Order: sequence, then structure tokens, then C-alpha cells
Amino acid sequence: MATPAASPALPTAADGPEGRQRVLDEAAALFLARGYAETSLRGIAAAAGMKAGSVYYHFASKEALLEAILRRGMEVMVQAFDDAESATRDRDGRTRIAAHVRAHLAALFEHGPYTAAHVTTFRTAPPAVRDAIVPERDAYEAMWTRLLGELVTKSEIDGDTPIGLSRLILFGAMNSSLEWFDPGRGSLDDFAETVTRQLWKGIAG
Amino acid sequence: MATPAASPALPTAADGPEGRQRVLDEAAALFLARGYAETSLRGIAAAAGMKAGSVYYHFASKEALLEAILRRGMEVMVQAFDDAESATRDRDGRTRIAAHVRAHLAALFEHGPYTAAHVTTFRTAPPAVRDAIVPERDAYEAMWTRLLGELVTKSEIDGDTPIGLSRLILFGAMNSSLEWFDPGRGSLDDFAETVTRQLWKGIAG
DNA sequence: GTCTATACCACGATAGAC
DNA sequence: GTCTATCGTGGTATAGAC
Repeated sequence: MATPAASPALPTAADGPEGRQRVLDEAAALFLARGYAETSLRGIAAAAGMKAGSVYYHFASKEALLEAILRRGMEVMVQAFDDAESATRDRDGRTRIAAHVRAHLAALFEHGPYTAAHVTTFRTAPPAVRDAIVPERDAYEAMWTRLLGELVTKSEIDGDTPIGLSRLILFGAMNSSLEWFDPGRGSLDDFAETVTRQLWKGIAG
Repeated sequence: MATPAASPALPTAADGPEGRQRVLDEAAALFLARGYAETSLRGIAAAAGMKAGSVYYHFASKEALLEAILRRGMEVMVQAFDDAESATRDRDGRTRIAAHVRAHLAALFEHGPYTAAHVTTFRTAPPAVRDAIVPERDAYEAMWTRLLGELVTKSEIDGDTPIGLSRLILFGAMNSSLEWFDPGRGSLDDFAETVTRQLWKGIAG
């Protein structure tokens, strides 16, 4: 039997993603675990099963690699937001907020290390990388601002609190959970519900 | 006139703190601005007006310097908490929470770079440094847990939400403001009041 | 697409003069 | 208490074979 022309028996799709994707995955995981500056290209290469020099076939520099990861992390967040929006566009405000909180937290904890790596490394990323990614971040923030503004218009959210501040406070509450929440020990649904309840009604007795 | 015996005319107290303190101040500011790994001892020394080798007269290593900064940052937070506690111990729950939120934010933005540097560098600090500082962090967290528990007992806080989670959500909201709040552009009092209001009553309309 | 080999540099840290 | 000088290590990145 001759090998099928369309799929030659090469060790590509069999065990794991191909080189570039492997580098991306492992680098994101390492940046998340140890930080950008603390992670060496040699370490990334080793985790991806190759030598340091080979990484440069896929990425022009360590900064370019970081930028690709930050961009991917942002795409995951935007996708999560869009899905939540499609699912709850016609529901009440509390339901919509709950869905978006759940979606954001899922992007952090359930859709790979990219979004989490974005959140934790952005602050100390090299200025050139930060600047390159700012437009994507602004777009995501604008999606939330639009959602909250819509709910204020419908009087589902109190009009007194500035929604810009509310959004930043909510983002801080959600993103900082990377430092302590372990999805293996607690339910993400329960956590998302607690965040939503506290955001919605507060803690007053 | 002979120079007074108690204060010889040496260039010590005149312009700025002495060596060790200068290193501490500048290192904290640099760790906050750029991160621990991204900041070199040469850069710290230059900011403190000395050469790299001289830093080792004051600190055994870069890690020891970081540990001293993290510890100082924690002391500032604890002091802020104690002050707020003394000032509002007999007041109602909402007033006490407001004072503590204000105090924590003041520690981040108004009492030097130590607390802010602690918050931003702890996550990626070398494990040995993290381990050494964990007891102090636990003690501060216990102060908050005790406060919130007391308010639950008095039914000033809703007993349904687990206070451990509420504390982490509140810490995340406050600490993450380091990434965007500029005390030169906005009032810290106003910001603290917004955080307190959102924590207490939520955003529901 | 990955390898080996290496250039080049910045880093943390140390030793000893002053 | 600060300096100069330097050591050794590990970092990013490149060149060229395979």
C-alpha cells in the first residue's frame, strides 16, 4: 500500500501541536508561573522540547513571543465576552452580568494560560510590547463599558456610581483571583456567583 | 567657634537620608515601577547615588534587599489598619469599613512606595523571600478577617457571603488600583468612598 | 525545522584599597 | 561607608550545518 498522498506518515499531528504552537503554549505557562523577566528562552525551549536557538525560527525575539501571547490572551477574553453576550443579550441585567463575570473568569482559568498570562505580565512588560497591545485592551474595556452603560440606561444599575470606576473595581476583583483561586479546589461557578452577588447587592446585612 | 561636639559638620542629615535608607527608598520605587527581576543592582545603586558594590555593605544580597522592602511594606499596612481601628472601633460597621478601606488605599498611595512594591512584587518574588514574608501577610489578613467576622456577628454584614471570599475580592479591588489610579489626578477620599459604597450596597439600581 | 557552537553582554556578587 | 576592579554565570541572539 502506498501512503495516502494527502497525509504522509510524518510525526506532526500525532503527538501534540507543532513547534510554534508548543513554544507559545509553554511560554505562556511559564510567564504565568514565574513572570516574563524570570523566564529564560532556554527554559521555554526545553519545555517545548527543543533548543534555545530553534525558538528563533518561530519568533524574532523574546519580546515578539510575549506580544503574541498577550494578543492571544486578549482574543480569548473577547471571544468569551462575545459568547456571553450572544447567550444573554435579551435577559435581565443581573443575569447578563453573571454570564459575563463567569465568562471572564473562565477565560482566566479554563481556556489555557494565555489570558492569565496577559493579566499577570502586562504590568511589567517592556514598554514597546505594552504599547503594541494597548488598542486590543481598550477594545475589550469598551465592550464592558458599553454593557454597563446599557444597564444604567435601563435603570438596572444604579446611576450614581461612575461605571468606569465600577468596571475597574470589578476587573481588579476578578483578575486578582489569579493569585489565590484554585479551580481544582473550588467551583468556578460558585466563585463567579459570589463575585456577581457581591457586585450586585454588596455585603451589607 | 568650635563645632558642637554632638553634631560634627558632616554631610549626613543635611541632604536626604543616609545610605541604607536611600538604597531602600530607591529600590522600592524601582521595584514598583519596573518589577524586581527587571531592576538591576547597578540601577538601584545609581538611583541612591552610589556604586553597585557599595550596596553590599548594607544588604547581603538583592533578595535580602527585597525582603526588607516587603517587610517594611507590610508594617505600613499594619500600622494603617491599627490607626483606623483605634479611630473607629466604636462606630457602625459601614463607618469602620470605610475607614479601613481608606487606610489601606492610603498605605498604597500616600505612605511611600513600600506597600505598593510589596503588593506588586510578591507574586513573582523568589520563593525563599515569599516564604519568609508569609507570616506577616497572614497576620494582616487575620486582622481583616477578625474585623469582618465581628461585623457579621453584629449582623451589620450579611451572613450568607463567606467573609474569606469577600476579603479576597475587596483586596483584589483595592490592590489592583495600583495599575490605574493616579492620586495626582483623582481624590483618594472619593475613590475610597466609591469602593466602600460598591462593597456595601453593590451596583444594582 | 531543529541542531551545535558561539558571540556578546549584563547581571549579581566579592576582594581589597581608601 | 564607598570606591575600583574583576570574577563567574547565565542571558538573548546569531550563523551555519544538517
